[in-house]
Amino acid sequence: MGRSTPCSKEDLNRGAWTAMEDKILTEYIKIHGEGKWGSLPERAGLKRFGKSCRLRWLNYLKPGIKRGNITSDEEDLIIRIHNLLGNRWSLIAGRLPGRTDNEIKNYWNTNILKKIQANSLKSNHTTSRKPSSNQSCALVPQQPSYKIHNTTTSRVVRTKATRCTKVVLLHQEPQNKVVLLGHDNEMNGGGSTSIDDHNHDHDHDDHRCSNTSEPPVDEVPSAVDYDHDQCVNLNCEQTFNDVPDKSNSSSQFMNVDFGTDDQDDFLSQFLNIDFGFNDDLAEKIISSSNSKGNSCSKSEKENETFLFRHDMPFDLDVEPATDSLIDQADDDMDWLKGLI
DNA sequence: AAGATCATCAACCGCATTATC
DNA sequence: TGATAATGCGGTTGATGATCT
Repeated sequence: MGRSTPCSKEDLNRGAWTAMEDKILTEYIKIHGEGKWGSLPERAGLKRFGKSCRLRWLNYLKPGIKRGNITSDEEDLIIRIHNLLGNRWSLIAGRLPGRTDNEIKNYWNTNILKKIQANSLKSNHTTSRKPSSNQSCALVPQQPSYKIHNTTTSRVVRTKATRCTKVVLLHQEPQNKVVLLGHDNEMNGGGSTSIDDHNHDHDHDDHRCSNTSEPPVDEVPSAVDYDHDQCVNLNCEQTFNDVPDKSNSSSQFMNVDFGTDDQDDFLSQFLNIDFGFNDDLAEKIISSSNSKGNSCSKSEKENETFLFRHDMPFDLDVEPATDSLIDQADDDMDWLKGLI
């Protein structure tokens, strides 16, 4: 595949950006807009890779970017979404307005992961026996399953690097199933279960899905490395259903069943908030939301509910929606309190 | 006070997908 | 249809400041 390369690496600045470079880039983009990153450095007079310019803009210079001070609510959401999606930082960031994938990734690796590992060590140390389901609800902190777990007892489902451009809710049976639509389905299933393996798997990727071939029958498309017992605790033992109809084209979609309880309803709804709308879609969503009290929108042409799209412009103030969902989630966040 | 170690995070790198010709 | 350019993503690296010995 093509990869942009500079004429001479030696001519390019590397490392930290200077205030002057930031100013040049900001002013240039204000005038000419984003895009054409490959030629931007030359046009703007910057001695940087186009990719570097893009990263600098998206992560630091773009208006609306929040830096630091990740709140406990945001942290809660990161954990919850990561529990479902794995290291899909851009998707996670997309649910947290103003946050970037890079920041969330760094925050995860430097803060959350440690808490989880410490918690896991503590729980492993104090409880070597497996609690009954009743006990688990009452005594065991309900936490995501990021702990390094035994390969024989956990189920790992992961996807190939695929981009999903939208998510739909099927109106047919099975209910409460969210389908990520995409362009290809090079999804990997089963296999390694450790988070370490997960982190080193370059084949898992973002919200890109495939529609060119069918996933193997025994592969459950997802990127979530989850511990079955913990999932029982979370009442989402049905989280990852097998592809319902493997002979149908719908089997090429990423199917995620968030279960039926309130917690998963919340997460399903939150994950499907679109933080950038085109006008038509926004109208549909808003009208649907008004009538149903949620953010789902039913497509008129297809019997599907389009919930978010990868390529939508990010031009709406969505903090109220996020805040409202955070409030809504407060009541079912107890499992996190044992974790943090 | 100084060197060693640790923690953080901005930036880089490689690779994948999509767009365009 | 294939080649190439453009873009995006996630993992990793390295610079820097903080803390420890």
